[in-house]
Amino acid sequence: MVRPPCCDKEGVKKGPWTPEEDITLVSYIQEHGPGNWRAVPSKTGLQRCSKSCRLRWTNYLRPGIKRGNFTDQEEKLIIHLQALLGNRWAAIASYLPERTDNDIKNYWNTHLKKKLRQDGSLDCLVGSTGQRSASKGQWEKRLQTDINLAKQALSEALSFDPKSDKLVSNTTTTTTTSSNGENCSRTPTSPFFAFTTDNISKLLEQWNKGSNSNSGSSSTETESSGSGSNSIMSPQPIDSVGLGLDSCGPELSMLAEWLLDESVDQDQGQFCDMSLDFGVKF
DNA sequence: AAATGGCCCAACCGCCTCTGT
DNA sequence: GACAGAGGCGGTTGGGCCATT
Repeated sequence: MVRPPCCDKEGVKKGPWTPEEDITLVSYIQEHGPGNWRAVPSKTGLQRCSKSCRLRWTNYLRPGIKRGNFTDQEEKLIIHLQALLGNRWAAIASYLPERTDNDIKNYWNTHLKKKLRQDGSLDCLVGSTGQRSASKGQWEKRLQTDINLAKQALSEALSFDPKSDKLVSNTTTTTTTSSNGENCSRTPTSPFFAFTTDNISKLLEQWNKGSNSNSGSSSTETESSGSGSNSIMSPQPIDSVGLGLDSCGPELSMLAEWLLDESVDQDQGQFCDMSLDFGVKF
């Protein structure tokens, strides 16, 4: 039953991705859509294993990823969901479409764990395998329904439209404005790869800053200003995938709203009741 | 200004689940 | 139903960055 690691082959590169690799991967996915990761290394010529490609896409290059500080609301949501779901980061991430499971996991491990431990509430939140709440059935149903909705929306948002030869996001109904005005502007018509372009432009800039003391590299600016990525991707403001599940605006999912209605401070006891050891299957 | 320690995050590893044959 | 391969997930780690001494 012991299978050799998929990245065992010789010639498979490891370590940080270069901007060139990013561009190659993004270009391929823009053309073929995400999926069939097995074929990606051979089709693109990338010296990476399929897993590495998928991870790079989902955790970094995927459009709509918000980086930087977590808002209070996001933080609360994560704390609530962690109490409900345990360390199911992917499930938690489905409520924060702009955040990756890896980001949430990192944020939990580096910030929230510490914070909650200081508050003295971590033991309650994490350690409990205790009693189940009487209302378990009720919230579990809501949770299940909402997770399904979130997943459906996400898969629709990432669906590939062969006619337009583009990845399609259903942003048409999304006009969310941020409650705090931070990183939450919505541009429903912005291209799907805008964020990626922005990312890569920044990457290129940084990379060249670090390495171009010898090269005259005016090409850097040309590329980062969009002519290189041009028709595929244009340097537009960051947009989310438009799920209507905005983590920092008013359009939270039903469950998110429901969760955030509760005060974290108030409901530690409830957390204990609700936390963990439910066999919620998705 | 240099050394050191701690923090953060991208990426890897290995196991589990899902899907096709 | 059994098996194999691919994808997905969570835990962990290594290296770079930053603050402190």
